[in-house]
Amino acid sequence: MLSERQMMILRAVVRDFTNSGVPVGSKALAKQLPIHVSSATIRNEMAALEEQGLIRKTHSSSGRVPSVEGYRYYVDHLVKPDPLRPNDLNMIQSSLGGDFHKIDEIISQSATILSNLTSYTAFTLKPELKDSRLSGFRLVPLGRRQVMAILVTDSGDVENQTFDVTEAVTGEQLEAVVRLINDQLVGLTLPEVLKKLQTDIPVKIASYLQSPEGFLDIFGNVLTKAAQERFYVGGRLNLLNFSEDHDVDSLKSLYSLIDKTDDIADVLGQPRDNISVQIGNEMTNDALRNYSLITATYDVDQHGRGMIAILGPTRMPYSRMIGLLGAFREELAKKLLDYYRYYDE
Amino acid sequence: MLSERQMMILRAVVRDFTNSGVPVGSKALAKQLPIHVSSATIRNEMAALEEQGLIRKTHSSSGRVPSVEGYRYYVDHLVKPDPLRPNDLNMIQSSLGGDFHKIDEIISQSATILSNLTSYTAFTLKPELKDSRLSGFRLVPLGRRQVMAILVTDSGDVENQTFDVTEAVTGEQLEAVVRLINDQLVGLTLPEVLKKLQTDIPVKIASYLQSPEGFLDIFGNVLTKAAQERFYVGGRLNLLNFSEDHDVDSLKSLYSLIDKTDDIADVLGQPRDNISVQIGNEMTNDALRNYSLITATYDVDQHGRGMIAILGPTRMPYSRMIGLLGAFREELAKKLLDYYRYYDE
DNA sequence: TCTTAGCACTTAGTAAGTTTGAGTGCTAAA
DNA sequence: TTTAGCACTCAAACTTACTAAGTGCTAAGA
Repeated sequence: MLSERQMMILRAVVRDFTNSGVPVGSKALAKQLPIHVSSATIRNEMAALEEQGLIRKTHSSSGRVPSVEGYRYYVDHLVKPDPLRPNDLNMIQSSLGGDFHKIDEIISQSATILSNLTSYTAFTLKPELKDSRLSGFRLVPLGRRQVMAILVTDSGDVENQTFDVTEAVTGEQLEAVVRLINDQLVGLTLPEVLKKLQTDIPVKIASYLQSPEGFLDIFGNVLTKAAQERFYVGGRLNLLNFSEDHDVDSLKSLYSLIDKTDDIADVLGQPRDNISVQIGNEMTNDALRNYSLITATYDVDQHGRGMIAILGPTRMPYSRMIGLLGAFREELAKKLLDYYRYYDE
Repeated sequence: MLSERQMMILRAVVRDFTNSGVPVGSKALAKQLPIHVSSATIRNEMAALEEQGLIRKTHSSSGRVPSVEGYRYYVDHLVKPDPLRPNDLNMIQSSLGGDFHKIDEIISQSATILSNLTSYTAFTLKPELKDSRLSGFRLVPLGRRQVMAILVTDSGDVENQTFDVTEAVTGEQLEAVVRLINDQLVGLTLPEVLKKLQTDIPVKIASYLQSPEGFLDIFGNVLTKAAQERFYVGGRLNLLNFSEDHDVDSLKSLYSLIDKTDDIADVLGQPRDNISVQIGNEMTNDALRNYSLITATYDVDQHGRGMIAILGPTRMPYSRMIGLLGAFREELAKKLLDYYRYYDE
């Protein structure tokens, strides 16, 4: 249990260290704190905080820096989200104000905005697809050898892929497959479709075509691609700013993580309610050991829940970041609601 | 004019410095050169080379490093392409040996292979599109509000994009546009199509539809996208290895250059015959000042000419790189010929 | 005329020692 | 419980000295 004064000191240590990057000592604190006590008193309190593992020294006679546990306590008990700066709100609203024609454009733009506002690296994820439903499937022949498969969902997502077809297929065959899929599967959610694809459908399709596997694979491919939660990254290069020592290897492994990961959950963890902060080694992933990740969910009514996140150094102005994410997710939710409302009308 | 011996010394300086990264002195050279002269003699020759601006000292009593002009001379007169290592050939052939279904996959894979072989950053560009011809255009309605436009070229490239259509359009209208385009433009090269699009077509289409502009824009968009020379980059992260000092700003500007440039010509310069080396400040672009770029063209008969390139430090084993690019472009050309032959059959 | 031994000189890099300043913990008195 | 005072610690900055690798130049030899 911390006394009021200890909390005040811990808060000051975190704030100071965040601003300066330099371990903070008792004298500096004594000068700056609102209460009037001597540096010796502060030293005693600091010793108590160190005892509890909330701050630590970098060497035996140095000032103190917050430990991961200290940040944790700060974030859980002491931090108060900063109100959004008027400039930032303007910036958000004008960047999201444009006329977008795809959800993905909004989401990707959001990653850029967030990274610009924070000068960290931002991730955005659109509302979960697991509730969106298949609303159409097409196979379009393109010359003798290629077919394009197009899948549309009721949330307006379009996924497409071109395939080689080994033999000349007739238009009738294509139409038969398309009709089957549209008859049987439209209106179901994507996970339901994926499931049916492994059970009912192969049986049915066999009666339409001699070589059904090819076409099922095609459909399955596009479906999988559509069901994948893709995420957007903004400000990749900002990593170069805030990776304290330019350790090339760890930078590389971080970049590989970001670029080669299909499942964003590996990076961001499972979505939690509200706004959540993960600090340093609290994250399972080794490459993130020296960073902090703030994630926030946003809700777009019946259209599901999405996620935004910021990756920055452990020494991060948490109050500002939390305030920013809190405001941003509301603006984003509003914008998406507008978008859906217009398209569903 | 350089004497034989001066050439020998310049070559040795370049080779030594490339291997070690350390300025090379007269004694080391005297020991290693095939001729038997004293270090004093070498010193005299080196003074002559410095006089001509081919080598320079890093400080008044240091050994010598090649200047940009020195590298230039080396590359123009002294370098001999290394024969390919058997391992490298294996690696190339097995990586290109797979079954590819798109040209772009081959080209993109090539960038990866090249960057792996060199541990530098590689660029690849597919054979120029300006000779490829429009072979088909489709408009596929996807629900009430969206239409997908698909463009196919005779070289097997497929380009697509979805568009919002403001009002409900009838299938007949779409078909009319598609028929017009296919009737009038199929078989022309993409630049020809682009040109016609600005002259003949608007007149003709006016008689089909009341509001032609929308559809022409759509077609124009996809066409432009298809005509764009896109390039692939392999080994982006290798930049982190060979950027000597980790100057964050210059790294950032280099990455922005790579990622945000639409027109590769800004980076690689105009394609030159054969294999060409650009060294340090010979490049117009400031971000490349500390690097060297080796570009090579490759020809795929009537399918046009493509380009591959490697970006590395000025201190680069040019002989090996030139040998490698020379061999790679032949393997790539072969692979592409096979590919086209199969698809044109 | 070219080559070379020899020598005085320059410089970056390394290592070891010194100083400084910001910090600590502890003690004893208020 | 607070605080002044003091002895102590340590990183960082600065000095100093030394070494190793190089240079240019001169004068003698081939």
